[in-house]
Amino acid sequence: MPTLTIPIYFFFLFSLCISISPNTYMDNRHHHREFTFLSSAHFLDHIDPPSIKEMDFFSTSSPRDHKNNTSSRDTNDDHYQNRDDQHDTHDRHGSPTRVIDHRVNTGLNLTCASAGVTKAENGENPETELSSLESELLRLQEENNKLRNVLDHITKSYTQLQAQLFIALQNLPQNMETKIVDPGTSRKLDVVNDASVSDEKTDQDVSVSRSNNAEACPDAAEDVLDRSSSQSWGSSKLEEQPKTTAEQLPADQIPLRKARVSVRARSEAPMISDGCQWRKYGQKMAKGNPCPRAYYRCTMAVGCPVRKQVQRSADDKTVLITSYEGNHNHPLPPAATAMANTTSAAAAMLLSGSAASKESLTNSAGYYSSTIPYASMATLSASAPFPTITLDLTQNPNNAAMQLHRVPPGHGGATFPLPLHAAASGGPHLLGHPLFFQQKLLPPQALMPLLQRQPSSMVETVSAAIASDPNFTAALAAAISSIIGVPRGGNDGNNNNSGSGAIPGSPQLPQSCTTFSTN
DNA sequence: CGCCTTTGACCAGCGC
DNA sequence: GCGCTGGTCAAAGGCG
Repeated sequence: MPTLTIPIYFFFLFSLCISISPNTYMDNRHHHREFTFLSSAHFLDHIDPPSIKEMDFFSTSSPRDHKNNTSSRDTNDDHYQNRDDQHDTHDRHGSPTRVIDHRVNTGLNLTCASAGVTKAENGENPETELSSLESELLRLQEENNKLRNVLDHITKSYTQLQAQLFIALQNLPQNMETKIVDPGTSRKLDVVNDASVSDEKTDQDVSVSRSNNAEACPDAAEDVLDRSSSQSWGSSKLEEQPKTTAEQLPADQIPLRKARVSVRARSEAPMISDGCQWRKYGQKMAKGNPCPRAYYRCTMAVGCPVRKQVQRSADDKTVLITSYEGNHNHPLPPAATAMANTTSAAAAMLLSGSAASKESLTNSAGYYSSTIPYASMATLSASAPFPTITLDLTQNPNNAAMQLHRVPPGHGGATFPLPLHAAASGGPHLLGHPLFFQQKLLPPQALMPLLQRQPSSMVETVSAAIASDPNFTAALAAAISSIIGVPRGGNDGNNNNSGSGAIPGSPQLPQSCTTFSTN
């Protein structure tokens, strides 16, 4: 899980900006630029100021040589050029009115610095333009420094998360740890241990370690999840253990073998498209529900442990409840990545809080309360055989957005509130595919047309839903402002790998995230 | 022919 | 121990 958190965080930001209305978040090219820094694999190429190319920019650029200007700019910013058609069209056409926009538009109406100035308006001379470009360069350097600070902050949060995870795991009874992990999962514990070791490293080391883990071991990010979820599908292994193993443990420390991420959405379709290929392997009538429950397994790879259940709500048959278990062991198509991230991260959150004790669950709930702004309630319910985190896309935003269901013996029905709110300290961060976790529950009227669109994609649905929620803008603004301290922009549309397809061997890690460094 | 769905059988966990 | 329930298996049949 730790290896997943930072990438997911940025993935969240990227996803947000993909999802959010262009009018609100993507109306400025600097907005693109800054998040391109974050999202691009060239991040490091641009963060070291000033580069040779930048120097060439000054040495060769003629104030009236728009071709050179364009070329130079493209050299520096080519990674976002294509995503900035509006501005670059001017460039490519050699328009003399190309805007040299000094605004730092965050997309959140947090504008600062000087207003845009055009060459035509100024009738500038070479010295003026040179000065202007120099000032812009300085500004960009400052931005880079600020971005570094942001990275430092995030990395520290990541480190803290690792520490908390390690502490939580240490709270596990030793024998339980031994019994849970079969030989095939020993590597997974190593990952956890690596995470703990990395706590002692510098932020830079942490970052590098994270990246290496993600790249060298595509499943590393899921390994912690696999410890429970994948094993859960091989539950027979666990069940082969002496029954006294669980009985000997305090009720609230019994290892949870399964974590389920349930998505409630309104849909008339028999199944919500989530980008994966599923094969139906069973159907049962569940007690208390006149609608049958269908069982699907992922068929995108042999042996993929991911399965899902689809069932209509007994209360409202327009509500389709899709429950996911397990983690994919194969690359995912772009359309499926977000959902996979969501379920994995949700399970991670759930398990990290439930793997140890009730106390740790409470603690983790408190911790996640700082990371999941819109989750509102954790419920200990006897209605679920194993912990289920429900992402409810059907309810009113004033109601519970996400619920934790956990069934420790003897705790059925107990409920404790989780005052989940946007974290001033961390903002929208870390665990979970924030596209879902960070979202505010949208009004049904906003969701209905989206969810009823057929065929529907869950990713598209939620993205559109987020985009349609004006309150989310304010929440995002507050969250980002709290962690960045200065206005920041949105992204360029690093569209969840949609442009380049799934990341081979790293289906759940945004490619860009493997390039982060705190250097 | 291969893939998929359907559906009854089977198994395990759990409560009484 | 028995029955209920959830989950999975696998044979049979449908479909392109």
